Formats: sequence, C-alpha cells, structure tokens
Amino acid sequence: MSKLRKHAFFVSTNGRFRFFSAPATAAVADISFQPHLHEQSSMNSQNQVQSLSDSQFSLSVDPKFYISSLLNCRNSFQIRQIHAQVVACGLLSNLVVANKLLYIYVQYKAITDAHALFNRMGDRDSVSWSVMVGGFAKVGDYINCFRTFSEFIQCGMQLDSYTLPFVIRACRDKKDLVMGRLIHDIVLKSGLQLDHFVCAALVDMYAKCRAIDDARHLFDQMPNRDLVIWTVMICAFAESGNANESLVLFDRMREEGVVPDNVAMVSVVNACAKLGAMHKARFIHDFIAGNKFPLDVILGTAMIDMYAKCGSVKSAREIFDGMRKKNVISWSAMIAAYGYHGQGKKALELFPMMLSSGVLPNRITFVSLLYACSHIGLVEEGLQLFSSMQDDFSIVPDVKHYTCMVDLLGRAGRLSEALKLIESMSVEKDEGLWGALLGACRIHKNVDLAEMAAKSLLELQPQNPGHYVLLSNIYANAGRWQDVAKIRDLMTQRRLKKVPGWTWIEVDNQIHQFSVGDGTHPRSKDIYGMLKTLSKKLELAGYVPDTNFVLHDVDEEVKLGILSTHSEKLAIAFGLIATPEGTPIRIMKNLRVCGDCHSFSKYVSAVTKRVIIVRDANRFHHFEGGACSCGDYW
DNA sequence: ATAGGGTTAG
Repeated sequence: MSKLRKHAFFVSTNGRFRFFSAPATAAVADISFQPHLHEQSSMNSQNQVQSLSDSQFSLSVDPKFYISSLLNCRNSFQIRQIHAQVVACGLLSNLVVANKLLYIYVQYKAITDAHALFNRMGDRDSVSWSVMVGGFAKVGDYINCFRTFSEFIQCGMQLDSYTLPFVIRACRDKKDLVMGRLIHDIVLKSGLQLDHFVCAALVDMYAKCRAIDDARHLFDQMPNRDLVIWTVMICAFAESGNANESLVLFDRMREEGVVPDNVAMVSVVNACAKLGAMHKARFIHDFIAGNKFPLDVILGTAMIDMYAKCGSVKSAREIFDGMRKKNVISWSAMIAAYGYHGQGKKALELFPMMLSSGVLPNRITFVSLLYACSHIGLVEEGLQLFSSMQDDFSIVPDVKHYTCMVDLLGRAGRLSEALKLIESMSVEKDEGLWGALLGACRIHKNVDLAEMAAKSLLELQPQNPGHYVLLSNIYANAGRWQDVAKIRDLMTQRRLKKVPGWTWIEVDNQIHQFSVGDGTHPRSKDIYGMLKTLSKKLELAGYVPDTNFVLHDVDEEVKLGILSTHSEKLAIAFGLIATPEGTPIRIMKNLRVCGDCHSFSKYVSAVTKRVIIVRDANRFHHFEGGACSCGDYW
C-alpha cells in the first residue's frame, strides 16, 4: 500500500474512487483529501477530471503554470489536485503560488482547506493574512476572522490597507458597530494614511450599521468619491428612511461628473420605491431607458418593486413582462405587488406560472402569497398554500407565515382557529402576530381575545404608546371604565404619549405632509373650507360617520365626527383642491388607516367621483365610486 | 498574489 501511495493519487468523486498515476511523492502524505468542502458547485463530471489528470503527467516547476491552472479551476476538487502537485514539486514555499492557492480555496469557500494550508505555510506575508481574514469573513466565521486579524497584529505585522477592508467588511456583515469603531480607532492610531479602500469600507460599515451620521461625515471628507462610494451613500440614506436625500445625492453625483452604472441605478430605484413618489419613479424609468441601461434581473426586480410601491401595479407588470430573465425574487416581488394592491387572484395566478418556468419559491414567496390571500379573504386557498409550503417545498413556517394565517383566519371570523394556530407555534411570537389577531378581534368585536392580544403586545413593547391606546379602547368599548382609567394612569406613569400619525400626499411632484389638526399648511384655510363643503355634501348623501368603530388607533378625536381633522382627511381635502378634476388622489400613509377614515375616503370619492388611493404601510386601498377594490370590507 | 456598491416580506 505504501508503495502504491508513493506513485498514485486516490481521488474520490461522487463517492467512487478513481486512480491516477502520477510521479508525485510527497503529495499524498502532505494533504488530506477529506470531503469537508463547502463548495456550492457540484462535483464535476468525470470527463473534466480525466482531462485535468492528463495534464498531470508532466509536472511543471514553473510557478506561473500553477497560477494559471488555479485560475482555470472549476471546483475545489481540482484545486486540491493542483495543491498536491504544488506540494509535489516543492513549490509551496513559493509565497506567490501558496497565496494564490489560499486565495482560490477561499473563493470556493473551502475554508477548512484554506486554514489547513495557512497553518502549514512556513512563510506568511500580509497577503496570506489578508486572504485568511477575508476567507473567514466570507463564510461568516467572524470569531476566527477577528482572531486571525488580532494574531496578525500581534505577530508584529504592519497594518496595511489591503487587510483592513476585509475586517471592516466583517464588522459590516455582522452589524457590529462597536467592533467597527474599534477598528476605525486602530486605523487612526496606527498613523496609517486613510487609504481610499479603507475609507470606503468604513463608510459602508457605518452605513450598514445604521450610523448614518458617521457614514456621512467620512463621506464628506473623502477627496475622491467614486461611483461605488456614492452608491453606498445613496443606499444608506434610503435605508435610514431619508430617501429624498438619496435622490439629492444622485443629482449631485451626476453634477460631479460621475457616471452611474446598473448597480447605482438599482440603489436609486430602491430609493424611489421607499419614497413612493410616482413622478420620481417615471423620471428614473425614463433616465434608465434613455441611457440604455440593460434591464438585468436585479434592476428589473427593483423597478417592479418601485412601480408597485408607487401605486402602479400595471406599470410593475409591464416591467415584469419585459424582463428576459426572472429569478425567485422577481416573481416574489410581482406576487407581493398584486397582494398589497388587493389583486390576490392575479397573485395566485402567477404562482403556477413561476413553477412551470422552473423557478422554486422561497419563504418570502410564500409570505407574499399568503398575504395576498389574507387581503382578499381566500381562506381555503391560503390554508392549502400553507400546507403545500411545508409538504411540497419543505419550508418551515416562520412568524411571518403564521401572521398571514392568523390574519386570514381572523378576518374570516375563524378566531378560534387563529388562536389554535398561535398556540401550536414553536417559533417566537412577535408584535405583528398579536397585531393581526387584534385586528381580527376588532372586526369581529371579540373583546376577550382582543384584551389578551393587546396585553401580549404591551408585554412585548412596553414603550409603544399605541398599544396602551388600543387596550384602553378595548376596555372603553366594553364599558370597563375603571380599566380604561388604569391604562391611562399607566401611560402617565411611564411618561408615554401617543405620537400622532402623519399622512403624505403627492401633488405636482411635491410631497405635502399633514398631522392631526394640522394648521401649518400654507393653504390651511382652503383645506378647512373644503372639509366644511365636503361635510355638507356628505350629509346630503346620507353619510353617517361610524364613530362606534371598535378599537381605532386614533384618540377620541375621531368620534367628533366628519369635521375632526384627522391627517388623512386634511390630505384628501387638499388633494381635492390642488388637483384638477378627474385626477386620482394618491395618499401615502405609514400608519394603519383607521376604520373611520376608510369610510370617509369611500364616501368622499362617491361624492366627488374621484379615485382615491390610500397607502397604508405597504397596502393600497383604491376607492372608486364608493367601493374599495382591495376588498377590505368583504 | 490581496480590496468596494445593488433586488422580494416585515
């Protein structure tokens, strides 16, 4: 056996052993062929293995030969073969070759092999250390990543601007702001000049760790801002809820002569989606078309999402149909778009189409599908999908899936089934889940269950004043005035105040913002005049505000009737005076629309013959001629 | 021989 070993490679592929003769000696002894690789590509066909082994018969001593062979590797099996040859001809002591080998292992996420090689390398330079630090970060092994980095420093190696971005990126991926600041500190104290790449990595780290001010500060200090760093900042602002600033940055970037690419456009499109402003969306679309940016999967998907969130599911579908390649994210985005536009049937139609195009659904696809069902009350379809998800696609439901199901069953009045489902859950329950149950209780006026849900919400988020208001409303509705007083006292004790909701409306490319009883708008006088007129018209149309709607989110104000100045009403009134007749009024709101406002919008559109679109979180309600297309009243 | 940015739910 030992004689045989001296002259042969044993290689296992697909569980079968193959035998290649080669004049290698030390190879087998030095490296182990353990199948501990985490490669993503499957093992290759035997043909390819054979052709590679043919080239082994003449071992080269030229380092360049192995470097180019490594670059041509198709899987980690081939890397190990070359590794063996490198060892065999004694080239492992060549740092360039060894580092390249290390790098290629890391590229294939074969971290165990990489680490083994690293440990055996007698000589290591900062390249070896950098690649190893980056390798651990790449596979998410942050403990070893940071440990290796600190060993690197302890070895007395000089910090350099190649190693740093790796470890800074690890902080970003781990969302570890404390470690990120620590490394930033180390950089500053090292006296190393802030290299462009190090700086860019720091900006990205701060941005992704939601330290937007630190990111901006560094960004402003950078002398040469390239496209990548602009893109990082555009994303950062969109992510931090300031999408307007993203668009401002995009303009400034172009003014400075930086030409955007597809990646940059995706970040801008994403900002538009967050903003929900249709004019901006159309402008960006024109820009993309005009500059002939190719509609790749990611850009296309981002545009589907943008149009959908700006209220046009039709435009979203046009983009979707125009995409040559679609992945699971594109399909899910389109399904979700139909879902929150209340077109659940169309969402469900897409599902079999997606499967027949060979794309497999993921957990998010199912969240979107179930959400679509819950929105239009397709109970049986939803139940079926929920079990199919587990049985046919082996997806374990998470809290979001349960939330959709609770919403679906609850809205249909099947509250006990919803509760049973919650009790059967093994995953952690969150506020969204209890919120869904509470919403259902509110529709079906189940005070006991509502109380339980609200209490759970209160336990989960004792600092959220909204939950106290909800619970107090539940008690008020049940006539339990002592409990109402208790909750109000608790709120005072804990110094909590209900934060008023805001409503946005986009008119002529401008966003107008309103809050309860707002008098700050320049056209405030006109707005209140319009509300008065509307009130009269509504009275004539026989409108009686539903002041008894259980458990509304807003305070008693709503009960004052039609003239109470809820933010949404102000926005609608403004929309009616500021837009020409026949223009749909698009209202964006990030809080739940209360029942009273729903009916208000409904009656207003009936009286004025206009289409009113209300965006409630990410759900749209289209009121046209008195009916809401989303089926919220089924 | 080593370094960066982008898409779906909530």
